[in-house]
Parts: sequence; C-alpha cells; structure tokens
Amino acid sequence: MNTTPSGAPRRATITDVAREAGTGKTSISRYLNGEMSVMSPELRSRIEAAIARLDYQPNQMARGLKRGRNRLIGMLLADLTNPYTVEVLQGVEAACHALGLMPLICHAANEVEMERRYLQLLTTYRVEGVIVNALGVGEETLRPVGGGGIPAVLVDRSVDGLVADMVGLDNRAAAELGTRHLLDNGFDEIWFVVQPFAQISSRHLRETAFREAMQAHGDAARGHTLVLDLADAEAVERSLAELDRTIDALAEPAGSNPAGQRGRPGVTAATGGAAAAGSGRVALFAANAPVALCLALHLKARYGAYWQARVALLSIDDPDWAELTGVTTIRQPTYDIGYRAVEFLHERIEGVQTTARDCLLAGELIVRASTSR
Amino acid sequence: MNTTPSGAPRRATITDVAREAGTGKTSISRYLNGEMSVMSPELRSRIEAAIARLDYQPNQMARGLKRGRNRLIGMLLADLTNPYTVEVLQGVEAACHALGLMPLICHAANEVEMERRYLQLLTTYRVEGVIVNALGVGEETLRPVGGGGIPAVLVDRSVDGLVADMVGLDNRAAAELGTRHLLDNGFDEIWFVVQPFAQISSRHLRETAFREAMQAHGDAARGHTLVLDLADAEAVERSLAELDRTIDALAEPAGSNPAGQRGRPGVTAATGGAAAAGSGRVALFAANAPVALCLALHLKARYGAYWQARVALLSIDDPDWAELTGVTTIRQPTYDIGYRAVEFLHERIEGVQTTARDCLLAGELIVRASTSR
DNA sequence: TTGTAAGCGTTATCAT
DNA sequence: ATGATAACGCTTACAA
Repeated sequence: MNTTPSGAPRRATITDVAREAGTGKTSISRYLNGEMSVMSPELRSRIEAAIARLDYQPNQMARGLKRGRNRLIGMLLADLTNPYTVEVLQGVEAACHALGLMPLICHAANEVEMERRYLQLLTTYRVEGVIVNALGVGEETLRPVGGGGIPAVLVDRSVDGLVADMVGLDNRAAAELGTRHLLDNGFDEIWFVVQPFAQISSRHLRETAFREAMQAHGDAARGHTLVLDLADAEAVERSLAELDRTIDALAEPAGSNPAGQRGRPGVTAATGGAAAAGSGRVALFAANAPVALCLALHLKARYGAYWQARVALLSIDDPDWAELTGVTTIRQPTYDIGYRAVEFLHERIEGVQTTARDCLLAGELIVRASTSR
Repeated sequence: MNTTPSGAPRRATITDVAREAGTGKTSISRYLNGEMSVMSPELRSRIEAAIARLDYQPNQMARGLKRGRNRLIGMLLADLTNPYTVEVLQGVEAACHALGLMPLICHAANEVEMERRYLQLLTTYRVEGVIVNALGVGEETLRPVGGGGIPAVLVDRSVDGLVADMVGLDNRAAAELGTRHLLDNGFDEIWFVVQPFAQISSRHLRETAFREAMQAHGDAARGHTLVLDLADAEAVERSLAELDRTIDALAEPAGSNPAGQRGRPGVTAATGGAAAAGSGRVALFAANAPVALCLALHLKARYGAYWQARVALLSIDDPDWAELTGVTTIRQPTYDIGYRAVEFLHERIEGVQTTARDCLLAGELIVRASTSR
C-alpha cells in the first residue's frame, strides 16, 4: 500500500475516484462543484458511491492553485493576551463561517519581528486578504498589504500612510463618555493612563478626547495623562511611583493639595467597593484592559485588598475580572468589530473599489461600584 | 497589466523570475532551496537581482502540492476564552517557530459542530498534523485523526478510543496538592466544583484524585463534589443554590451543622482577604478557571465585595484576576504543555513510530490570601 | 554547472 | 451529457 512518511495510507485523489467510478476526472470535478444540472443521475450516484468508498476529500491546496483563490484570509493579532483580541476573534470567526472563509490566525505576541514574519508568511500562502490588528510600528512592515497589495482591513487602529478600511471603537465618544462619567461623579483628580500612544491611533485618539473633555468641562488642570509603557518594567515602576505620590497627597487630610478635600476622609475599608465618589479622591481612567490590570495589581499591592476605597478605576475594555472587582468599564462592541471587519474584507476581495472606509462603533458604559456613589 | 479581481497586479511566478534572470526554473528553485553549493556566483547574483526586482515570493501552496508537505499543522482549540488555552497557544507558537511549522488555529468555541467542521477543513488543507484540545465528545468526530489518519497529539485531555500522544497537567498530583493544602489549612468542608466530567479525562482525573486525597486523610465525609454545567444556566443556578445552603449553614453560629464551628465567626469584612483559614469555614476547589470565575462572581453577588471572608477559593489554572483577588491557584505549566505538544507532533510527522506517549507536567501551587492564614 | 520535462491534484477549455 | 487535455506554480529526476 502507498504510504506517507508517517505511515498513514495516502489520501485518495480525484484520479482515484474517477477510476473507481469508471469515469473521467472532469465529471468528478463537476460533481464536487455542484454542477449537477447536466449529469445523469446514474453517473451521479456512481460518483457518490466512489467518493464514499474512498473517503475522498478534495485537496484545497490544489484547488486554490488552480482557481487562484483559496478562501484563506489572514488574521494578524497583536496580542491574544488581551481579552479584546479574543472577543474580536469570535466575531471574525462567525463572519468567516458565514462567508465561507478560513481565517489563518497569526499571533504577533507584541513582537514586531513576529508581525513581519507572519505578514510575509501570509502573502506566501497567498491569502486573499488580511485583517490586521497591527502593532502599529508604521507602514513599512505592512507594505505588502493594502493599497497595491493584498486587500486589508485594519482593526482598532489605523496605520499612518496605509490606506485601508478600518473598523474599531468610536474612541472619541468613548473617552468622552468615560470622562464625563468621572466628572459627574465628582472626582477631583483624574488620571488618564495609557501606553505610549505616539504610534497607535486608537490610544492617541482616546488621550486627546480625554483632554478635550476635561477642557470642555473647564477642568483641564485636574486632568493628567500618565504614560505606562508595559513593555518596560522600569518605566512602569517610575510611572506608578508618580501616581502613588498623587494618591498619597490627596489622601492626606492635611489638605496640602490645591484641590482640597471635601469628602469623608475617614471612610473605612468596610464601606465597600463603592469608592470615593464625590469625596474628592482620585480616579484612574485606563485606556485599555492591560493598563487597567497593571494598575489594579499595583494598587492592590500598595493599598491592600481594599484599594478601591482609596482610588476609583474606570477602564476601556471590559475584561471578566472587572465585574468581579467592581471596576467600571466601557465595553467595546468587540464581536461586531470582528464581524464587520470580515464583511469589509470580503467586499474588497470580491472587488469592491470604493475609497477607504472607517467604521466606528459605539462603546457602552458599565457603571460599577468603583466609580459610583 | 495582468490583474486580479481585486485590482492588484498578479504576483510574479517562478517562471517570471526565470525569464527575468535569463535562466531556467530549475536554477531558481535551487536558489530558493538553498542549494547554493553548485551554482556559479554569477548566475546566483542574477537570480538574486531578478527576485528583488520582481518582489518574488514563492507560492507555498504550489510548493506543498508538489512536495507533499506544506509545513502546516492544525491547532484545534476548545475555548479561547479560557486563559489556559491562550497560554498553551504561546508555547505552541514558539515551538512552531522553532521548527518551521505554521499553525492553523481553529477555535471551536465549545461547539461540537465547529469542532467537526474544522477537523474536516484541516484535513482538506492537508495539514501534516493536528494538535487537539478536544471538546471530548468522543472519538467519532476525531476519527480522521490519530491512529490511521493524520498524526495527532492531544492536549489536556485524552479521548476514549483514540490512540495518540497526549500532554497535559499531572492532574492527580495537582488535585492532591490542592486538597492537601486545603486540609493543612484547616478547612472543614471542602467542595470540589467541576464541570460535567464524564467525557473529559482531565476533569475526571481531578475529581477522582480529590476524593481519594480526602479519603487518604480520613476526611471523606467532609469532601463533596459539585457539578457545575456552565453550558446550562438553569443547572448552574441549581448547583449554586445547593452550595449557598452549605455556606449559610456553616456560617450560622448556632452550630446547627455537624462539623461545628471553631473559628472567629464575628470576623469583620475589614479583616481582609485572608479568609477563614482554620476557622472551620468552607473552601471551594475549582477544577479550572472558568468554574472559578463563575463561583467568584456568584459569591460576590451573594455575599458582597468581601465574600472571601466567608469562603475560600482555590482553583486549578491561574488567570490574571487570581492575583488581583487573592485567590489561591495551581498554575499549570501551560507554555511547556504547548511547546511539548508541538515537539511530539513534529516527531510523529517525521515518522517516529513509538507507541502513544503521555507527558504529564507538574502544576505549581500559588498560595494567596484566600486560603492562607 | 545548468536546463528540460514530467508530474503534484485540481479546474477550465474544448471536443465529442 | 461526458471526457481528454492543458494549465496553475512549483520540485525533481534526468539530461546535457
């Protein structure tokens, strides 16, 4: 018997089936492609039987080679560790399923080098399109994609100099929503904490919108931006130390800070997670879940299990631990983002030629104990 | 100019390059495959130039078709929502990278139907092997794989009637470790909470080991198993209600329960997360992270933010919210599991014929406030 | 050292 | 209604 290196019997090919059914390859191919209209029921059932007997399964690679399209699309993910990514993926998968596409999932794990490698790999496998949740290091590495290359759609962030459809959160609105919520609940000092945002459009937009919202409220002085470079442990250390100083200062009943205290400073831990609303304490606005997690872990380490009594936390993204810890969040319509991205891509693959589109979806504020009275 | 349906210029083929370099396809192929030993430097540089000029990238599909191997392996995941899965994936990716394999990641999202669909898809793309974190519905759906089919290695769980390598946690040891820890810390009542485990070997092993450990300690009567079918909201409701009754009963100072109370029943919430150790209260032993999350959310909803003062929680798996909430865990060597799985698979692909192997890796107990005094 | 030609498993073209 | 046959882009004897 014909065997492969691993000892398994060779898979049947279309030729085998043709021989088994006593006919030509063409008919088999026709059968496979559902061109049943012109085919004697007799032949048809012979083919059916032969296929069953040989357990034949057409080779997609060969198909793709011949047809010039293989129904494969690439899905390049910056960081699977971020729950956002997994959720978007669910939408992507559902849409792919519906459209008969097969996503090749590539996980760059925050490594720029990986991103390049995978992108190259994807083009080498001749995927028909790519959905990119880029690391955002610039368009050099994305060159082969978009514009003149493979159809592409960006998720969450756009990339400078890369014209392509993009779908993601309405960052302006989301940041405003969060800021206003914090302001409405009487927090005096608000820190927007975000990873380095020069390169990443979504972070940039969120930060800008935050500052503008503070300004619009006539409270620009009480809004601060803290950059937290999660990739650099030392930098994180420094940033958190800066944050600690502010928190400690505000907590001093001595009122050494200009904002002053108008809350109930003696609130005990036992009052619960409903923290500090209207008491003039500080609120942290995390630009995304990884930042929020980092902050929460730090605060817990520094202020103990009941850190939420001292500082409020609001985060864009809604990881599962948010409900558990009572952290307020702005949930992104992640599933829809993924689904939409595939729809866009599919249109492009089918040859749609419109100018690059943006699809901005609204976030939903989920108020929890951390920021509400 | 030659264009594709989406308007992009057609990619250069090996023939184009040959023409451009003024040579034959063979030399190009040789160049691509690094058979430089026998090739005039002159030709070589001409080829180099032609490739660069045309931005040529060999078509992996065609390559695979001809060679009979495409360096693709399937990675079938039961549930990407489970942090365990993502972590295993990291190991898989690293190993694939090292071994020159490309993983096709398929996410069944707990849908048996998806599992089947993907498995079929994978064989249709002629992957050289499959790593399966199966839903465990039995070997019917895994028929095409393992044994006489595509080389396969199982992750986390084995499947009845399917002979294949498998790598995962040393479930016996892990469950014993956790049980002993709980016993050592003086918990009277220990509930092992697990999803339906008839079909899933890892759950089954953990449950069995738990009961045996209780028995070995002469405490079988104080150990209970609670089945939590996360797929069925009503069933979850019922199970949690049963749990609540126990907790409430034990918490009554009246001592209406046989186990009695020897702790400090009046402990205030403010005493912190260091919950209930040695006080005769109940400890929950979650068989995995999804179960732990479900329990934690329920307890929080029922007993408030300081539920940990009333009941201790220990979980196999170490999700990021565990550190945040002070839940004790047994961390699985997830990265190694993934890495090892690929190594096994690679060996099989290369034709290794030994009998099916098991690789059991040890878990690590991470004691946090929830269960320690 | 280099090139020619025959496939790999499909589909598409063109006869019959 | 059915079947040869020639591609698809690549590798690999086999020649030269």
